[in-house]
Amino acid sequence: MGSLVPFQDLNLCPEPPLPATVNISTSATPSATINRTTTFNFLTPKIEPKQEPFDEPTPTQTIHQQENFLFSVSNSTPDFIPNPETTPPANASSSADDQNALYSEYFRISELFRSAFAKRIQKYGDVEVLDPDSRAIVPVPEQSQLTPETSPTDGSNLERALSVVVSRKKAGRSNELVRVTNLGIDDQRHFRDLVRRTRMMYDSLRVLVISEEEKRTGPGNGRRARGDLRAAAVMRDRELWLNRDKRIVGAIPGIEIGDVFFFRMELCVVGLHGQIQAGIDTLPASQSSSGEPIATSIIISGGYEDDEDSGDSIIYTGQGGQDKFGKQCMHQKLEGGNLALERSMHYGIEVRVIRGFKYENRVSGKVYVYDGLYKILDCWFDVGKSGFGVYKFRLSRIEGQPEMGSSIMKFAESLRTKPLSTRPMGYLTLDISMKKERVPIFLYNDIDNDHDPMYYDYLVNTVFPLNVFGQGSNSTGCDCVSGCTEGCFCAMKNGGDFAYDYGGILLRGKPVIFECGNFCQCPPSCRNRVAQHGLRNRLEIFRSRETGWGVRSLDLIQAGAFICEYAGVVLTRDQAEVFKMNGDTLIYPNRFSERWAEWGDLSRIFPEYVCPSYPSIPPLDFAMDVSRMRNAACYISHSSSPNVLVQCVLYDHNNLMFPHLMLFAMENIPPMRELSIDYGVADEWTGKLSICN
DNA sequence: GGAATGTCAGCAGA
DNA sequence: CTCTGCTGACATTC
Repeated sequence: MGSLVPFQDLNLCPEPPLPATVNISTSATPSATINRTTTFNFLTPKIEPKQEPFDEPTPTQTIHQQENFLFSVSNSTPDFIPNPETTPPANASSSADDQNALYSEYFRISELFRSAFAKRIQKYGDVEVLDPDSRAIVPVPEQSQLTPETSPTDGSNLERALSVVVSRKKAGRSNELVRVTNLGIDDQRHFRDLVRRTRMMYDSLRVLVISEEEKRTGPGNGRRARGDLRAAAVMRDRELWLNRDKRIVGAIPGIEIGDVFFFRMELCVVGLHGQIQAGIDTLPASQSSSGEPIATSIIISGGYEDDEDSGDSIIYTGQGGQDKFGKQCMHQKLEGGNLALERSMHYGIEVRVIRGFKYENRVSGKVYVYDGLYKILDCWFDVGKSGFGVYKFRLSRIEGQPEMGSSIMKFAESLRTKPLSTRPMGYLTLDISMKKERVPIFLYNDIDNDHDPMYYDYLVNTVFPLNVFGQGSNSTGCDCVSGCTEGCFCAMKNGGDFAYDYGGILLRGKPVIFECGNFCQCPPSCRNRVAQHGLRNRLEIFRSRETGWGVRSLDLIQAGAFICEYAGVVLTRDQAEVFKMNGDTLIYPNRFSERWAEWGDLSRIFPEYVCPSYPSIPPLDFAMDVSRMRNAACYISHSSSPNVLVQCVLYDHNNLMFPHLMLFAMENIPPMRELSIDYGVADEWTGKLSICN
């Protein structure tokens, strides 16, 4: 049976619903309640008891044709499509004329649809209605069932926390179709922060699942747990997925064009795309008040041979008709996602486009980049490369959006390999570190004649006073000749667990991290040596109109990855007094906001979670002079919503008074996006502001 | 030896 | 309940 209801039964509202205004609390935690007013444009046509018939075309004629059309397209054995069992799929000339005739019929019917709906379609775009019960964010769930007296790192409890209640009541997705508009600056910051914290939690859980599994089986033994799936399941169980109570058309609050994701599940968790495998996300027909499915987002990731992607315009192949190996083996049908895209085209509803592609050294898996909103311009039935019928959709990127993330990534890739031919003007040097770092650091200015960073000596690591290294009394290390293992001496120094996973990703922020060092027997490849290896990502110091000098990466930086040290010459309190009188600019590390505490914060999963206080260090009581020697870090801009955190690390000495200040990514940072640190209290000595301006 | 292909467990949504 | 879907990790092959 056809997937569309006859058109006189469509529950489309004859008039837009009346506007109303309500305050919607979008605060994530009850303790920090901030009421915000957010406007939702409701796109779901409301069911009205009485339906006015359409004016044109005449109902009888249209219904008749529509039914024919639907039966012929959506039946399992459509009569206009050659049966692959009996008819050779390719070059089937005998049926080509039939197909052509049916295509024409399809277009003719489509045009009738279009004109019939035209008036009502126009109304959808600018309706402003607020629902008193609406919330853009799922409420904070009840406290979980965990017993509060045990520690989260206790094995059995952890297992329980990470397990998912099998008989859980599934909280389905909402059927309310809305478009979020009128977000003020505060709202944007709020949602951005919410998304960031949600993603941080997802990532922390994901690596926790994997590292727990490796603890049990040992590294490299057995198949690794699907941390991506488990983390999502745990969060879904606790209702921590975002945007489940709304089907959002258009942009998702808090998600920017160019944001990068490593897992399909992560897209579900933030509500960008709600299907874990399917490429077309829809409000299904059964939940739509018009009885028609509506598409809200698509993923284009090269899985269909008939796709043509040229960036701003896409020819997207519908779903279905493939065997389990991804080969087209039968004709596609106008149902499910395909019908939804066609309906979205009719209603002028834009779709989010996410591109998935293999990137760099990621062996398996892809990266997914949110590339913004597209309009569906056209839809037709075509014979694909394998000779089977496929639905094709022509999409065009809506104007006025920031540049596509995927094209920025391509641009950054060519900058890495051939910077001068990609961008002939503006480079002041192709390595400001003069080969002192493992990878070159570009200096780029296409704005003015400022060459300032050229005039400083490049400092790779912080310089400490000689007496910091002590007399060797603190020189203790492990005996792990083949690399550190669970429970070794250095693990115990860090409170029993290593701070990094096997890929060098920071698992959980701590007051200080003891990496293995000169006094350890382990090799340089030890998992407990990360920040000491220095820069890995190719950075670029660039001139910006907004922030003076800034820093960005040409590589994609994974959340939790080490970036670089905040280097300078350490001055004791007494020395700092003298330098200050000379008018030199100093960094006071104790003013950095303690963002490390947010990293790996699982208090919403483990109620008994407390911020790590061990290993503890005394308050930082030194200053750093960067007025003569510095590295890239001191060009990083300030932000109260930063993407980089400062983590204290010790490795070449054990003096707790003088740790290295190491910078780690707080989120996946796409190439060419500016790095930022929370420099803390804005006063006369606040970091970069006083240095570079 | 790196890219391509195969296999297998996995799970949410419809 | 069953089925489908532009996964992701790893083993194997080319």
